Amino acid sequence: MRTILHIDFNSYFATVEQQANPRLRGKPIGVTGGDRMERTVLGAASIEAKRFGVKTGMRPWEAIRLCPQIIFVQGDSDKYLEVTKKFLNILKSYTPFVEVFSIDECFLELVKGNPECIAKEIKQRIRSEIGEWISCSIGISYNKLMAKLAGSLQKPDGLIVIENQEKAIQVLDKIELDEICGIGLRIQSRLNNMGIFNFTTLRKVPLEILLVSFKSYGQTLYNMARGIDENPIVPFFEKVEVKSIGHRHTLNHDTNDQQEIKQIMLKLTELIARRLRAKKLVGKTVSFWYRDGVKLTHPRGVLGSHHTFSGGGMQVTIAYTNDGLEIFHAAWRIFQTIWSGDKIRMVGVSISNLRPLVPQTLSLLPETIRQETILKVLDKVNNKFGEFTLQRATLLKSSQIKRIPNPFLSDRRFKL
DNA sequence: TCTGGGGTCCTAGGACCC
DNA sequence: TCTGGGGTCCTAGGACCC
Repeated sequence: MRTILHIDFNSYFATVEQQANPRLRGKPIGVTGGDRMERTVLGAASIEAKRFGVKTGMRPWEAIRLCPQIIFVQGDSDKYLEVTKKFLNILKSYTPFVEVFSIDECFLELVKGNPECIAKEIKQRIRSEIGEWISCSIGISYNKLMAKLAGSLQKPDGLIVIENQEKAIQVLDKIELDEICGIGLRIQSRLNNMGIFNFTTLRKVPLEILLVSFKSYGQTLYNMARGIDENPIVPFFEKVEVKSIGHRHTLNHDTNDQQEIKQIMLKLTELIARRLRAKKLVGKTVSFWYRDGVKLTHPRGVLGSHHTFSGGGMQVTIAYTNDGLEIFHAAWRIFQTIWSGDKIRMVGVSISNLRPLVPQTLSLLPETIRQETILKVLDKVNNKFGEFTLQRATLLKSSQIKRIPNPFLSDRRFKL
C-alpha cells in the first residue's frame, strides 16, 4: 500500500500577504485578481475574512456586504511563486516523489518514515523556515484521491489520516458528491438527475450504467465511490513542463474599438512569446477567444466553466513559433473571422502544441538570425528592468493593462 | 455593483496519408 | 466497379481544477 500526503495551504495568497506585511495580520483581507473592483473576484480571503462568510471567487462588493472592514490587497503571483519554491524545497528533503498540483498544493509519496510524524514536522518547518503565518492542511491516505479528501476535511492547519479503504468508504458516506476532486457542478447535477445524491447510492449503480451515461468517466466515478484511485504521483523531475501557455484580460470597460482590442492582444501575445522563449519552447496552435458584454442566459453555477461564455473562440495551427507578432497575427485573423461586432468584455489568447526549441542549423538565413537577435535583446532588457521596459513600437499607445504579473520578476512592493 | 486568470484532460468528426 | 484498415493531425467543445 502506498503512503500519499496531500499538502494544501490555507488561504494561501492571503496568508502570504499577511506574512509579508505585519499590518495585515489578524485582519480580514481579500486578495483581488484584477485592478478594477467592479470587474474582479477574490483570489483568496484570509481566515479572519472567512469568519464573516467571505469566500474565494466572490466579487468584492459581496465581500464588503458581509464584512465592511475588509481590506483588499492586489494579488502578486510572483510573490506567491517565491514562497511555493521555498516550501517545495522543504518537501523535497523528505522524498523525491513530490508532485506539484498547483501553486499551493502538492502530493508526496513517502517511501520511509512515520507519515504522521513527518506531516507534523513539515508543518513545523514551514512555520519556522517560511513564516509563522503560513499554515497548511495535510491529508494522509493510500492514494491521491483520498489524501486530497482527507486534507479538505479539517481546515485550517488540519491533519487527517484515512488509513484504508474501509475508513475511506465511511468518510465518503458522510460527504456530498461534489466534495471530491473530479465531481463538479455538471457531473453532480447529471448524477442527481439519475437519482444519485450521495456515494452510498452511487456505489450501488452498476458499472455498465455509469459507462453508458459518462463514457470512460463512468469508470472513474465507479472507483471514486469505492475510494479507489490508482493514479501515480508524477514527480517534478518527470513532469512535462507545460502543455499550453496563455493569457486573458478583462477590459476596464466593454469596447468595440478595434484599435483598443488590438493593443491588448499585442500585449497578451508578447507576454506569451516571452514565456515561450524563457522556457525555450515553440508552439504551433494559437487559440483566441473573447467574451462580449451580453449576459449569460443561464444562471451562475449551471454554466460554471470559463469555456462557456457568451462570445466566441477558435483555434488555428501555424508554423512553430515563439514570436509574439506571429502569434498576434494568427489571433487577429481569428478575431476578424469570428467577432460579431458586439462590445467586448474580455479577450484571451493561448498557444498549445508546444515542443522544445532545437537549434536549427539548417535555417541560418540572415533574416532569421536578425529576428532572433532582436528577440534575445528584448527579453534580456525586460527581464532585467521589468515588464514592457522595451517593447515593439506598436505597443506604445496602450495604457489598458496596468499590471500583468511578470512570470520572472519578483515584485515585493506592497500595495498598501 | 453581476463573474479574474492560469491551466489540464477527454471526445468526436473530418481531412489526409499509406 | 468505389472499397479495407491503420494511423496522424486538426478543430470544436465539454468538464474539471486551483
